[in-house]
Amino acid sequence: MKIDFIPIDYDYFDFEDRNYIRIIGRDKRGRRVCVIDSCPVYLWAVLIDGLKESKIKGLVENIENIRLNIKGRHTKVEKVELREKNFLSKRVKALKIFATNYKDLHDIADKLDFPEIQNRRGYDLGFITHYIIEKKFSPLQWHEIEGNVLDGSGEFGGIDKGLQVDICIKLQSHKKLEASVFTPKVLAYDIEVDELKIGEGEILMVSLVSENFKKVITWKKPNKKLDFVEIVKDEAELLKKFVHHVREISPDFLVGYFSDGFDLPYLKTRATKLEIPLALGLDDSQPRFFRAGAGRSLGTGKISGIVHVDLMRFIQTAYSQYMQSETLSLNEVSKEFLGDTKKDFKFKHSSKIKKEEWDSYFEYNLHDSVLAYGLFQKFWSDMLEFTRVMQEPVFSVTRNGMGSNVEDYIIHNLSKFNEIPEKRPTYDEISERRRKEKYEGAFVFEPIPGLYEDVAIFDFTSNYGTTIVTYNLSKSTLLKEKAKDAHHIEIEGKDVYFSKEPGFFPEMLREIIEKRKKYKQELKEKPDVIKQARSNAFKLLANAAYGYQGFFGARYYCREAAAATAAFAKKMIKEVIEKINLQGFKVIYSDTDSIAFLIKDKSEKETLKFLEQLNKELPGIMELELEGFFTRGLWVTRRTGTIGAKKKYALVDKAGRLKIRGFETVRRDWCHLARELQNKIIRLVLEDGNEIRALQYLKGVVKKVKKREISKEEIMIRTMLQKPIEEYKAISPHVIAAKKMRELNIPVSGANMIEYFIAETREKKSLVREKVKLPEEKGEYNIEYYLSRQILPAVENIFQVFNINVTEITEGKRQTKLGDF
DNA sequence: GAAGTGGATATACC
DNA sequence: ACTGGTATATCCACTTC
Repeated sequence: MKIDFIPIDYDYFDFEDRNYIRIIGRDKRGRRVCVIDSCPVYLWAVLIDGLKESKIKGLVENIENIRLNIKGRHTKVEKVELREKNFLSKRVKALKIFATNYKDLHDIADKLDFPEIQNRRGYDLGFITHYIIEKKFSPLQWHEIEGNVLDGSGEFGGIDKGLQVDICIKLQSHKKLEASVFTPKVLAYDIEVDELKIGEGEILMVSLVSENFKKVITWKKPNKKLDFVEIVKDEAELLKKFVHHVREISPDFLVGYFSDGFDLPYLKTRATKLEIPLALGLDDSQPRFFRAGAGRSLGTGKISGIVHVDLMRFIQTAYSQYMQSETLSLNEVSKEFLGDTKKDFKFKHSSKIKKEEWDSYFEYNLHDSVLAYGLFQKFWSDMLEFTRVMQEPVFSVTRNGMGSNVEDYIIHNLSKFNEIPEKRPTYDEISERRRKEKYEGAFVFEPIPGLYEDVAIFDFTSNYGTTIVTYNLSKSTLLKEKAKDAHHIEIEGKDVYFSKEPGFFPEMLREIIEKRKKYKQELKEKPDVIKQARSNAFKLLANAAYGYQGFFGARYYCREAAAATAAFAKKMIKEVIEKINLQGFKVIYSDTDSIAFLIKDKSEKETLKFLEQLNKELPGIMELELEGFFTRGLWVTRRTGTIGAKKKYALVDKAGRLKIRGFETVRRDWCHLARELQNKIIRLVLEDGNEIRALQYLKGVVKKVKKREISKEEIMIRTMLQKPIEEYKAISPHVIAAKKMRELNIPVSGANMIEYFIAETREKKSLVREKVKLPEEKGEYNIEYYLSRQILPAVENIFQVFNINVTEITEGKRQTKLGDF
């Protein structure tokens, strides 16, 4: 049989001691297809230099005799081949040692304790990864496949029996096809409960949303007749009904928001308690949960044959750095990406919900799934492209951090370089790496505070990435000793050297950067979501590659390479700053990869011409580009002292667009009153070029504060609880607020955002935390606190630029310096 | 008990 | 634990006089 097939989910099983992969996907007609296949299993033994042929022959014979019996599984070395390979960019002779079962490779590696072998590698990739590499059968790519249909034949112990698929094929051959559209079947879900602690309360309702399908299953009664509500007898029936609908719709993706951490484990726990099998898997299996590691890190919920996607996790790694949203809450994220919000419903215990309120609860529940469904559609092209680029199953790609994504990309591209994969660091190695001191990072220019006119900004495109490529910085190119024709730079008082012989890591990164450039260009010419997603994936990869080499968990960890990257980049930007000044401009600020300078008497055209000239002088693939021209820019002092504050500035361009960095305006842990006031002041100062209107505005706000005319919403301070309350050594205001919430049984949001305000107190209290009140508590805001600790700090150093001491205004004293406005 | 300082904590920039 | 370092600012905790 021959069909077109797209692999979606990968799984594996053992049969007669051997490993088989089971891939679930679709064909062009939308039929669900299961593909079963196997591949050779092997690991690598890297031999020491200069071994004689006879020695190798003897060694091979020894290895071929290895036999193991682990947990009743018979594994043996099946054959051994001698190969010319590269290991860490060095040419080596290596033995490719084939064995029966992938799970036993580690034990075989332990048996390879021969003096002729210097490294044992390639046994820690995981069978799915190993299979994808070996057979080049990559996820979410269309393939033409050929094979035999297993028609309940009983082959592989009848693995196809009872599997909810249309066809099950034993693979014979496959080839990749041209990219074409794939529209997956998606089902979004969301639950509502009384107790937020997993499994502690009853599940009141579940909503399900798919194409032309909207449903809320509940055992509570609606007030009016709502056509999307399906009423069942009790919680047990609800769970059964949920399973029934999921199986009937049989989606490729079951999608939730924070569902790894909440919905799926909750369903599983309740199902176990009520002894209802949560048979969601295509093979009737229940979701399995994997702990990602120790501590508080999230587990993952895996359903056999259906890809469970927790959108929050993907959005966090792929998008959060570019988002406007201040939290990853479903509400904010939906507002930003869908222009839609959650429905209004104030959480309360079901015993306190009035009869007529249930309908809006059902609508609320349904709408959460509508949002999750919408977000999936919005981010689908990104998930698709990430999966294709990293070549790992969607399940992992949507959960991985950027560190793992970089590593996946490397692992799946090693064969182009004939490279044997490096191993994962051991626990001890990780501990050792983590104990190492921080190395010196980026350069930040100390600005002279002031309001400037006509500012231009240049920045390096993929700065650290292009630095790594230009100077060939990586684990495999680091030289042990001083060398003549090598890149070298001083780190911590010592010179380090990197070979000029291209290493696979920098070369891979070169390709990533080139692809990013290419797709960005194509996107510009003819935009579409796929190109956008692809361009974005390569951009993120390029940016994360530097951090990866300095990351203690990386296979290709190299502190020297990371430190050298920062050092080369620092040297480079300082040289460029010098050149810009020498040309007659004046640099006023710089941070890591960007330089802001006054163009003075020069024109924009001349500035751009100079940029071209600079680019010609840059080494390797390093490149400067214009970030923009700005009509005015504002830099202020630090709060204490007179020196210029770094990472804090505001710009306005010709179109009146503001670009504000670091100021309280952009910090979510300041109250809206202070943030909006500061934003307004910055705008007025940048638009007018003086402080007159800004000062007037400030006075108005101060007056309002004093007259208690500020709304409660405006004075709320929001801070995130970063760890369990007990672990705090310092009891700061937000910890007090969190404690109060616990006492009053107010649930802490999923994002752990704590909200409070500072109130007037009867007695005189000196500590801020003694004045903390929750939004629901009665009390008036503390005028003194909001004036001196919120408003004043937010505007003080802006007016300082104009030599105006604003303390007098906020404290209500008579102005001496300025006369009257 | 005020004043000064360092540590803990949160958040932002690139 | 799940990319890196640099920086600001607040408030508490502690020391000193």
